Amino acid sequence: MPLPAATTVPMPAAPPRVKVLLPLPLAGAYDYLVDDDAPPPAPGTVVSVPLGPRVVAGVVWDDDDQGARDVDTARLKPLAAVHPDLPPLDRVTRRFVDWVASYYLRPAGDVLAMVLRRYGNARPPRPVVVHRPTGDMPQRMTPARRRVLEQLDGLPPMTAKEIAELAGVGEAVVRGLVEQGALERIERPADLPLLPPDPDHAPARLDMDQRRAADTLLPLVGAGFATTLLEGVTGAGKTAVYCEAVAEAVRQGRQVLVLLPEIALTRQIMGRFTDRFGVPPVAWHSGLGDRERGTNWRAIVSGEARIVVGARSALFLPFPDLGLVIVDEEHDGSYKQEDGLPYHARDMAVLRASLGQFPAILVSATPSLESLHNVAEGRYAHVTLSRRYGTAELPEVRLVDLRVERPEPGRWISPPLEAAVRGSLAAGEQALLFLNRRGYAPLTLCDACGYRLQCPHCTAWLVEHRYVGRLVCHHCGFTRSRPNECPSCGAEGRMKACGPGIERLAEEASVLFPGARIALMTSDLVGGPAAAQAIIDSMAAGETDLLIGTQIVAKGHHFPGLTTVGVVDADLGLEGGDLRAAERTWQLLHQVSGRAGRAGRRGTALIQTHLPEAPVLQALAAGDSAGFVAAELDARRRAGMPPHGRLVALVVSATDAGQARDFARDLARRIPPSEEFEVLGPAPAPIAVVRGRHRLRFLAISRSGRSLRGFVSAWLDGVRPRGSARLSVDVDPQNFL
DNA sequence: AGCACGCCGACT
DNA sequence: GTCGGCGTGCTC
Repeated sequence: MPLPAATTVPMPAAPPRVKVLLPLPLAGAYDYLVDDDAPPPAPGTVVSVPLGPRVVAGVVWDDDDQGARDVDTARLKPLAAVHPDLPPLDRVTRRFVDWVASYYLRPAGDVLAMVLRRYGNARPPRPVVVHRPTGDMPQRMTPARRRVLEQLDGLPPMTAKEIAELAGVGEAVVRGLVEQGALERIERPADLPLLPPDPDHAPARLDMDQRRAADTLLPLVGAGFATTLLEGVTGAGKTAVYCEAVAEAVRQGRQVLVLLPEIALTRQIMGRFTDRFGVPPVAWHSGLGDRERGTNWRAIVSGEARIVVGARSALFLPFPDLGLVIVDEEHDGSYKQEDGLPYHARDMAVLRASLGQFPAILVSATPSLESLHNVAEGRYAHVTLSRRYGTAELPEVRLVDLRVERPEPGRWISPPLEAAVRGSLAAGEQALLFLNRRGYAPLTLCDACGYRLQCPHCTAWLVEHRYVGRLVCHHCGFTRSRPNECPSCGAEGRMKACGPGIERLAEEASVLFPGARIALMTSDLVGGPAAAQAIIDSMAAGETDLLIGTQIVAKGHHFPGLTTVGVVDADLGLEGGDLRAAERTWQLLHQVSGRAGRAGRRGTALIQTHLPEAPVLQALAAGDSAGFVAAELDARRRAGMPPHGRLVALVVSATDAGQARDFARDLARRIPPSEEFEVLGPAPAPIAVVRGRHRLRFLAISRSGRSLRGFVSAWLDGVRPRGSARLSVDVDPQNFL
């Protein structure tokens, strides 16, 4: 049958084009011409394109607006190259990039840059050279040569470096054996095949409570998107429970991502997974070496890696078949990336799960109020583990009123805390003191004239670090030596350290508890993560009697001999009027308290405070978590603050105070009128000057909880900072600096 | 992000 | 008279 004539008249064929997203802060994807005869590269394909005078790599993006062809064909350039050998970005990853960009009001290219950052690892490196015994003996045998050959017996071929390390000889010995024909050099692919995890390798014995929790999680795997909050006190066996969900995803042949807030935790979790599944999971964090990172990247992106344990950046890897994401310690503040593109890995994990139609499990002993709110609103399911595994009891929490139980002047450990620590040490048990203040003293002043040593670039005091012998600004890193004479009045020897830092607390402890083996643990420890791990190990092994640390000690470590925990200053988090202060204090204290007496003995947590009547501390002392959460959620709702309301913080900064003010005024004039949304500011940011930049802050508030996205993007449309002025936009700000 | 274009200070 | 500073703007 002849077709109607109109449909047979061909329209003048528009030259075929594709959209290409580039890893640059451009407004959107750009159009490029493709060959007429070849099929156009599919969305997700990695390509190279000309951009101005250079060629850059990008990804073919989905052409969702077929009609919108705003760029004139005459201006289009053809693709420079297509890279079918490079792993393409799957649809879920592409949608994820679009959503993250839209949520955080950033160009999609900035998000793509995070996904593409490790694409340099795509091509496997050249094979490594390994050595295998030939069976021949060298013409001249030496003790070193004999040791190498004996050690190598029965082991797989290794590199010269590995052999040298194993046998305790130099690499020259290995070379000598090769020359003499006793070893032969063979090539081995850089990436060895991974053994698949066995979901039934060593299933944990679950108690009834854990079984019930696992039975709730298991059917979710493979059944589409759902978010579940798994809550249970420290030691309740949350890991064993979520491992059952991991096992189920592995059975179904899907990839699993387990997110952890920091690298220090990966090691012990890797161990747990190795025990459970027979092989170690694949790690992804900033501490990996180049070679290992490359190998792991290829395993993840090819889909060979089934279980990945990683830090927040792992969320942006192009997993081809992700089927479950777990966010352990979901309340932890370090999931919020603060610099570069600020994003919250917990929230983005849930987003990725919803786009990929797979479950997300958030895990914590002290869930964030955001997650508890989502539970209350019915968006998340809630699974709780109430009982402790085994026989250990929760610690007794005692508040020490510092107004009554005063430490001696210049000291910070009160008599009750001193007595409790002494008691533990005398019984051969361990104690832990927590103070979230790095350095020796937070302030140095001249007691002749009152002059205080301040950072020249920031509105902040210089913190004395006595171990390194410098005064340091914690905001910009500025350092100077400790002056003997006052820079203001010239008085000699009158500079006095004020207030406690962790180093000073350690000094006090060594006076109070002579003979105790004391270890100091801070985030800025010289020696890095390895040194920190050594301290943790020493504490866990009972080789340390008293551990003194900042935030870093409160992160889920297991210390069987620990019976006394002292929180030296619980008021630190309550001051400052910051939104999450009460919540953070609650989580921190709960977490720290959870350290005491995990195995067997009942522990004690002593909390030093000037405000023992604060509801947070009262609830904690009473062990009333539910009461605290209900009161805090109610207070936040009445104030229109998160998690009921929403916030976007905008910080204007410039090297010149006038420029910052002018730009802020310009922004203030542009605030769109709105019944629903409110903008506070411009006000000087809490730290008004950082790194020599003057800062002013706006806070956009949605008390109803409706998204501020449209409002803020309309506000900022067409805004361009002038001169040294910069604008940073922080959606869902966590800290208010 | 790069890279070019463009308009004001010290140099072969 | 030129070289070069980085402010401004563009890249399909």
